[in-house]
Amino acid sequence: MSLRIATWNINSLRLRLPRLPDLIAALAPDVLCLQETKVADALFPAEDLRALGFPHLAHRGMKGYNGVAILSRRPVTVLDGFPDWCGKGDCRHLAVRIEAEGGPLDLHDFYVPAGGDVADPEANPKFAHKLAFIAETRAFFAAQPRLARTILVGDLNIAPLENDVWSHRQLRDVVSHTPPETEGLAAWMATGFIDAVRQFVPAAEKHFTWWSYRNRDWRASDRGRRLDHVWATPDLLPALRDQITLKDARDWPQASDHVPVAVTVAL
DNA sequence: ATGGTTGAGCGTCAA
Repeated sequence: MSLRIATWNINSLRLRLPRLPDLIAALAPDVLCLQETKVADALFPAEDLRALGFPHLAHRGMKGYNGVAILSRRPVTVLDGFPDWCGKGDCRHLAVRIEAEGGPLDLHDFYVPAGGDVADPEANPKFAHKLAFIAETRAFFAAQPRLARTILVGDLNIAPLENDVWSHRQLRDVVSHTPPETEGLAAWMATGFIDAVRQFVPAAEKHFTWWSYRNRDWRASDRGRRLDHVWATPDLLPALRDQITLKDARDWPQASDHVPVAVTVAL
């Protein structure tokens, strides 16, 4: 049995709902993890999503900001017992267990704070929050017994490798690629995950999942960053089959500034 | 150094 897991910062679930058939046609995901749904749970468009072939839904949303959701073709149960990261109650994490051949698979969907514009935690509370968030997640996962059969996806808002940004030199002081962020993210990953997408795309190759809205021609300037990630526990390494980064989605009508990323796991 | 664009929801704030 193979499971295709996709992640997408949808930047408003209700506005981008008409794009989901395009995503499904292109990727045929079994599970779709969303970030920045920007919809309160009471207004979650569950019926529309069930009609698209995802009967099993989990979501954690709030009005206007943040919000994560997991859409699944297979049954899921929501996992609890996780911290309210940084004590803010701001709907940035959801975890589920998916029943699969050979045992369950645990799946985490994260939306890491963007961190604002100024890369100084003293001057910018949003950047301080971002660093605190990744320190907290890192400490939490480090304290877990060794995880297995676990996938972690999401908009982690950090481009960790030199070729995860269009210019390592020019972005060294820009939020998303500063040393405290890239080192913090690497330390979090090192608590028990490997970078699933980079198993298929060599680190020497540029690879992006996000292009700013503020470019006249995003494809021509290609000033992208790889902010969206799929991590897996090392036991799943032999089960990873492919990765798809759906760059064409950046040209969809009313595109998100992030494109979907999917990984297939043979379980 | 600055500005550029989008979304939520009607002020700006967040990204």
